[in-house]
Amino acid sequence: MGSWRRSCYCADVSSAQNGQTLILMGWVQRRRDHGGLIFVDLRDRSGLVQLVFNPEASNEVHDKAHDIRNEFVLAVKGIVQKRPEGTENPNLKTGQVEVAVAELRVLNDAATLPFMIEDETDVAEMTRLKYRYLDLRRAPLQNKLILRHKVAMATRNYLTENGFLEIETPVLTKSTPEGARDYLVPSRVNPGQFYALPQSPQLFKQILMISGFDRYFQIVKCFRDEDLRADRQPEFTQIDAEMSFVDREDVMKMMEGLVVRIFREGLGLDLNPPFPRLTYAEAVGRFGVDNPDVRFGLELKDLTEMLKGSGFKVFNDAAAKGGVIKAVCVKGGAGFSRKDLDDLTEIAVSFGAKGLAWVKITEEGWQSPIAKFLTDVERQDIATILEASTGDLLLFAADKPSIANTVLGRLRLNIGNRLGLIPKEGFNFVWVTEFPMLDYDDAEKRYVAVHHPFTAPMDEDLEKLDTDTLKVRAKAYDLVLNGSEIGGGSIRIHRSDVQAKVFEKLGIKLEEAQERFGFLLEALKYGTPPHGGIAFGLDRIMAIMTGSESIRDVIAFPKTQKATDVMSDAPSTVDQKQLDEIFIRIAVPKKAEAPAKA
RNA sequence: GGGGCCGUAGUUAAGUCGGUUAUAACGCUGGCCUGUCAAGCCAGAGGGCGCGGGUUCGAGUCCCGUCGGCCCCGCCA
Repeated sequence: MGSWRRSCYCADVSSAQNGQTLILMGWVQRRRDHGGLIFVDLRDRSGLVQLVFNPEASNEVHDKAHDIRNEFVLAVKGIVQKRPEGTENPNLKTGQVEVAVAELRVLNDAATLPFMIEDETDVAEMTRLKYRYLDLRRAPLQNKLILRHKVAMATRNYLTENGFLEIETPVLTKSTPEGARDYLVPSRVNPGQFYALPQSPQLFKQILMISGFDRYFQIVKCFRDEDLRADRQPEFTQIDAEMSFVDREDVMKMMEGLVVRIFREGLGLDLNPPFPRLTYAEAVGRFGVDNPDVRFGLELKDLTEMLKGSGFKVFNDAAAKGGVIKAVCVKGGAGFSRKDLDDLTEIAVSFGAKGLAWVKITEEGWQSPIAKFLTDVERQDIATILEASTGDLLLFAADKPSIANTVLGRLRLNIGNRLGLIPKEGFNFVWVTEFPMLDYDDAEKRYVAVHHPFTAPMDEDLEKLDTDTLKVRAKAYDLVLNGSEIGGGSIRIHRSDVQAKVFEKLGIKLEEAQERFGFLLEALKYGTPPHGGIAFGLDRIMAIMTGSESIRDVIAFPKTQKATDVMSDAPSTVDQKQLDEIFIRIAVPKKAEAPAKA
């Protein structure tokens, strides 16, 4: 490009510069060769501007333009001119003008691309990921990453203005037994020992509170070696924050302010806090899940009291075993086909139900495999509670509460989608509070922390820790956006005796607690302020803000479902020498052995 | 660990009940063309059907296995 320096971005060219000579640089979006005139759309991250090569102006430049191909990198010097009347392009920001090229420098050529750089694409995601640098040339992806930057800046600005300090925490940390599977990193200097990549900076941010930093935040990578989903990557980014001398209300209020700021600076939208709240019990009771999508109805109703003595054995047995009988009413759902009902049954079974009882209320009465087990009075009562009328479909789940709620909660979402009940536009926030502190893991036969082991119990529930363990509620809160959990946090335990007690309830022996979390227990002794915080999943927030199906679309270099990077081909085998240095011997069973890469 | 969907030119897809030389569009190459912007018109090149095995006179089509992608259950404090 020699001494040339560009005057502005492509999309910044406007009629205000009419007659001026500009230098532009960018990629060739498309060449339209009329034999005489040649048009080239020049693209950079700002957008497009049309270049014109006219043989009457310069034969030499026009000849050079003939060899231009898609994605060549060009530098041009030319004069901004208004397009001739009738040739303006209203679809382009720069559509009123064009640049008549006087000098052309081809900075680089480009091989024929595996796919076109276009806003709309139906190229397989695998191909797009392999050539991620090309996929990232597409405006939709560029815009998503630009918005992500704006959100990060809004976060830094807001939290900084509110006295938070951005402090880095280690990436090579200590493995802890609770929670997700750790990514491990061998220590060459300490043979046979391993670091773990952080699942979150949880312990470090608490330690920073103990150190007196008072308010901390970080936009930070976290790592969890678990199976992937559309909204889960093995490495993901959290907006992580912690505050001292606060209770739940203080944290939630501060973070509502953050979310408001993010949406204002990111999308120009004004949210109106405070966001509505549901307790965990309400959320699960009415919506079946702890991340309720409250944008539509179809709420769950409890029929246990009413039907526990009914003539239907499935209902009776469930109730007798301490389970619940719940139902939803699908307005107008009586038109569902046999196949629809089979689909719904399949979903119910996949979430642990033994089957799905349904009733169609038709002009001819109750059409249902279970109708014959219910009396007229019972039918009347069910219809009243479910506010059901002719043309509706009723779906029942009778099981232990966790299964009945999950099944109906998932059916609710499926049906909401199926019937188009969920508004496509808009951002609906809800806090979910008062989570149970502990859950019982049947497989491991022990209590596990619902949030994490450092979450404080609610003061009034503290004494129930031994007597009514599962009833103890935590000072925890999740923020749910359009039915996705986008953040969660809690007030932490700040007393070492309470922390030790919780470890005990979790079945972590004193020695193990000392071994794994000893530094925290020790630190808690030396004057720990009451503190609490939250972490937001930045990727999930960005996916919802940009209307993306998967968080892969808001991550520059995401991984596939098998946790590989198809562009760089990570992970891969390493030299024996590298293994020797860290004292690692490979013992992969034959079947799981990595196949030779082609 | 399990369930579902999908692998055919560079890309996106079609390919019937197994049957000649595997189609199309876009892209690509060449030519024509001075107001296009998904430019247009004409001509052309390009794959042996993810991979391996099997059945068959014959397999892109059937069977078995395997690899990969996506969605989901489990898992993810």
